Amino acid sequence: MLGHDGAVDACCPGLLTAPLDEGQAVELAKVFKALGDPVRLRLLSMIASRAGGEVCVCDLTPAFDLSQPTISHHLKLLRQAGLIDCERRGTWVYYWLLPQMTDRLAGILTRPGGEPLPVRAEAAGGCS
Amino acid sequence: MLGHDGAVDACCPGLLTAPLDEGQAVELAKVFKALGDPVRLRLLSMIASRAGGEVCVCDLTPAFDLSQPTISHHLKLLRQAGLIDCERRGTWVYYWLLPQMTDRLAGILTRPGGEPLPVRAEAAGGCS
DNA sequence: GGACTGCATTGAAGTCTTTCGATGCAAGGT
DNA sequence: ACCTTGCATCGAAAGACTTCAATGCAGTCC
Repeated sequence: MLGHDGAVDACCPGLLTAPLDEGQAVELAKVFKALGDPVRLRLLSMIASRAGGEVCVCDLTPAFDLSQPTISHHLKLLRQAGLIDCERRGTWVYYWLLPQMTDRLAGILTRPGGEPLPVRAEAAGGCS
Repeated sequence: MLGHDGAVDACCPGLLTAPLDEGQAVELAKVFKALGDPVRLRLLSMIASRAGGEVCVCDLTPAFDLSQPTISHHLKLLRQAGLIDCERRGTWVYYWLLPQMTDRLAGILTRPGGEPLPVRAEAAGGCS
């Protein structure tokens, strides 16, 4: 029940268990980079937390003090990262979360053992 | 069993369950941005996966085709993001993972329901 | 003390990001 | 057919990031 790689994610060793090779690091970094912006994080959370599972762009754009092209650009980056997808329906475009990617990231950031890793609190001032 | 904030993380609503406010998004984005670089991801994984829990900088630097100041800079960013910490011991400096932060991220990226979110695979071509 | 090693900091060059106004294109209404 | 609305794309400008050589500082060894 604990000494195997499990069904969590066959493709990704786990980041915290073994050193990432160059290729894996480049791939993963693209996704984390997409999450590394406050506007994109808010967009993603607005899309992911929507009751029906999808959001119209017309509901996203007015929630920010940013121009419409800027929001469109951020949505494109989230889509290229594999975090969301979209579809045009008549006049409007709807976005929804791709939970495969967030699940994968959550797995990658999860330690195998759960809690039992030594948490060091001393030397909190840094080392310079 | 479902209409409460839960014990997962008192500080962070969850990203996928409710829209993030500006302040939370800015805070979170700093951490994800730190992870949004292949070199830093590899550094983090080398530190986190180390048996003894800590790594000497002298073991990290030669693993990259980058100058020593560049590695030092990336380590500083990871430390400022709260992902690692370090301590000087004699001549050498040792770094270790702060699992609180990766645990927090994993929790933030984990959906409350687990699997039962509708996964849409159609319209995979995009919407432009 | 003086020389040496390990690592952090500084300052500068090149590149990538974020943002905008302007424009283009698709769909709906008159 | 024309005009209007919703959203994507196209440059361009400002700022942030990555990287390096040069330098500084702490600790060790002679």
